[in-house]
Amino acid sequence: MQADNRPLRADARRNRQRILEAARQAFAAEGRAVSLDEIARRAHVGPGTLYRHFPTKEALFEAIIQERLRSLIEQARAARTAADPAEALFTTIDATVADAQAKAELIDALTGAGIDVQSTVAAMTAEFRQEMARLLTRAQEHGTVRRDVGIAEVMALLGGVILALRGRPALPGMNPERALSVLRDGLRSPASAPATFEPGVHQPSPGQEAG
Amino acid sequence: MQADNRPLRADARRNRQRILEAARQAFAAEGRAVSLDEIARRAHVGPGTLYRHFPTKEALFEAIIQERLRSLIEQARAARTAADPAEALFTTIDATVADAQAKAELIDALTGAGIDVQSTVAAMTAEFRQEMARLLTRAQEHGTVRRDVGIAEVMALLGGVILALRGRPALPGMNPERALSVLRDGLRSPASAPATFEPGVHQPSPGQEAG
Amino acid sequence: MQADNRPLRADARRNRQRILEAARQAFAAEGRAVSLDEIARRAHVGPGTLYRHFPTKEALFEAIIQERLRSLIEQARAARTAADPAEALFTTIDATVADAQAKAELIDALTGAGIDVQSTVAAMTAEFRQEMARLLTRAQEHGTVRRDVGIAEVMALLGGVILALRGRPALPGMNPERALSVLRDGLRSPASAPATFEPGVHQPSPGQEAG
Amino acid sequence: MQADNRPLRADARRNRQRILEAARQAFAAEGRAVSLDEIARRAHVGPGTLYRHFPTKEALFEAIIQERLRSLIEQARAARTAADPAEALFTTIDATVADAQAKAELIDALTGAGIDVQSTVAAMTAEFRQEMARLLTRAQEHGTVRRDVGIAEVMALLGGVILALRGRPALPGMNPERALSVLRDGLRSPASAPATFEPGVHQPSPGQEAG
DNA sequence: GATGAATGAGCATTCATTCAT
DNA sequence: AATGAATGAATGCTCATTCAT
Repeated sequence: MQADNRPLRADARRNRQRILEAARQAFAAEGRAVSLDEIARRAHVGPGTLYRHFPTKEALFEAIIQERLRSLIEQARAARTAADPAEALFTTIDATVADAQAKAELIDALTGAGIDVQSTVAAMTAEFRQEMARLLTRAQEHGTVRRDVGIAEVMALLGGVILALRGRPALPGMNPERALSVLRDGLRSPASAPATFEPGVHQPSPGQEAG
Repeated sequence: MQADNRPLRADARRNRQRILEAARQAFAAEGRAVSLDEIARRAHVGPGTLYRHFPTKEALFEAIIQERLRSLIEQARAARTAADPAEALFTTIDATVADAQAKAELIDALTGAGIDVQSTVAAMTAEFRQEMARLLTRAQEHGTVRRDVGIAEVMALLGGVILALRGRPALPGMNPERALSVLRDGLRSPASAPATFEPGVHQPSPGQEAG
Repeated sequence: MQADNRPLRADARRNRQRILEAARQAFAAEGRAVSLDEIARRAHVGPGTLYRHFPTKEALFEAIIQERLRSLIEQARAARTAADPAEALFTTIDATVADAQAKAELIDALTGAGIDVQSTVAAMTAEFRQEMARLLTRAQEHGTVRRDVGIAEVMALLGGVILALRGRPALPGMNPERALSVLRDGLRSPASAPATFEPGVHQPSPGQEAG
Repeated sequence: MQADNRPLRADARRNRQRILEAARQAFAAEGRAVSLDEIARRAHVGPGTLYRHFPTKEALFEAIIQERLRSLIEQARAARTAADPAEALFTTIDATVADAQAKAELIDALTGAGIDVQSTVAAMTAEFRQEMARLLTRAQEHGTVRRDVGIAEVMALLGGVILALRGRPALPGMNPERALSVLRDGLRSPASAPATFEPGVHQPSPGQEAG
């Protein structure tokens, strides 16, 4: 009998890692639609083992999301003390996008696709949101970010950009940096100089341009 | 299945319309996850009939997307002759968002969620994209829209905003207009006055604001 | 589209019968523990077909029980007008035992093993019980059946005898008639002559008798 | 596994007892349907340990049944020397019922639900049966119990009453004493006065009585 | 000898697709 | 041409049994 917090046995830990890794990849590639059997197969593990570690598909999904969200929250929290509030906000947005790119499951989480909202994930998403809200408020008080947008819009646009980055087929010619700069400049106060707009740098998206 | 081009029998045409209407509603409500039986039931039609008109779930899905894209393309094309190029672009963006909001299937299409892309849909998406590119180029030549973004980024952001609007549970306090205004202002040339930024209007998003 | 009460198509009816027959046999042999796949296999039918006809294991189970209970109810109702009330009761008891013998599923139903009680089966069981109660009351008023037992005890004993008959391995030397005669004589009023007790007939159960 | 007869180590013996106790409770509550993991958990023991002591679910089940049967056999054997043979039989019947009530697993055993019968349990059941047969014979020779029933019928009826007592949902209004009195009176010789029939005591079963 | 993790066949159920009527 | 029944592979999950630690 186990007194509840003993560390996992070696093989269990190994399997747990394998499952998580397989799930990470699978969810990243397909979103929450992958079958558990598929994940088990990728992890070289029986479905029962998977079940032992994560009693529900939802549980596994949440575990994956949680690690990701936890790291995003850390970053946001760290940015709270940065000297330039606007830069702090923008940097965190950039980091989030970079992290989430190509991770279908995070998108599913941020956009709430089919999530049972009582979950830990909901709580962590809220926590992330709140950290972001703090950054936003600070930047607004500092005068560098326009005051007429709230955290809801920022998160929506952020989720949107992330999702857009994953469009399959990848939108040809799409440059995440440039997309983000639009978001950043749109958020800036008219007073403050647009830091990211650099007309010279323009490198037109290939294909489909108008004739 | 009909290889030649004989016009459809009257009842066949009626059924096709019913199926499309039912599918439109069903996909709009649930995304591509709805079962074909469900759609057939809503259309008051047997699944066999559905199959006769659309040999694959994908085929039906595409048909729906196509009509929607066709209408968006029309709008974009119409805007091409408008007096103010920037306004033409922005208006079309607004229209797209308005149209797509609450239509889960369009989001699935624009974001490419699980789509086999050899299809007509890909072609029409490209066409839509090209119309938008024309609007963008015109606005950039007119000087009202920054020159360092390409159509790829605009489409990405657009898709993103649309998706964000459908987040379930709906992001609390999210105001589509305000989110779009960020996108618009981010796209504007620094020279041109920001038309949508109205500091006084600010109505903060409820909940989760930083303390 | 079907206006709901059209008769079943020929093949559907045939399959439905095959499924019911297979289920009857399977449930009779194993009780509610048989797997649906097993039943489908016996019926030479895909699991999906089974599902189409009975959306739940419970639904199939209930269908089987219902036909059986319906017939028992008929019998009990018919006996209501018999000349000798005690004989009416006893005869119906006999018939029930004869019908239920070797039908594990009826036992499951009568003993309520794992039944969701809101069901039609519960209602029909109650109806059967009520018919039996009528027979009992009549026999008691007539003076031939002792007045200190209620329908609850009669049904319990009845279910018990039925179950006992199914003991696997079949209890060696067990004679249903003789077991029933004990039940009958136990139910009789002391005044009325025991009709079933016939000392001469005694045929001792083989095996295990004391030495 | 231990092939010789070395006494068990202290902890092994303790674990064995814990497992048996947990299994007793679990089987009593749910019948043979409980999972072994559940039993192991209740016993504060790993499933592997359980397996070491009982190589099969069936083996554990049998062990439980055996202890119960052993005690019933004792009782029957003790009753063999009682002054009044009929009373000895009836008392033992009563005791059996009392013991078995609410012990789902004994019922499963007595009714043979899904049992592979090569087992020790079969032997002990036979032994119990033989003790009961002795009581029956003695009572018949004494003239107080009718001679046309054998031990097979008595055991069948006995198992039946036990099972009836456990009907879930419990048969409403069912009074075990009254049910047993029917069994007793049915067994009595016509000559001997019915000891248990007491017309005045009648307390009708609630519900469902005929109108 | 104890532990609890691993296994994998099995279960009820779903649904895109095919086919008899 | 329409219908709706049939199909069967697949899904998420369970659990008796086996095995590494």
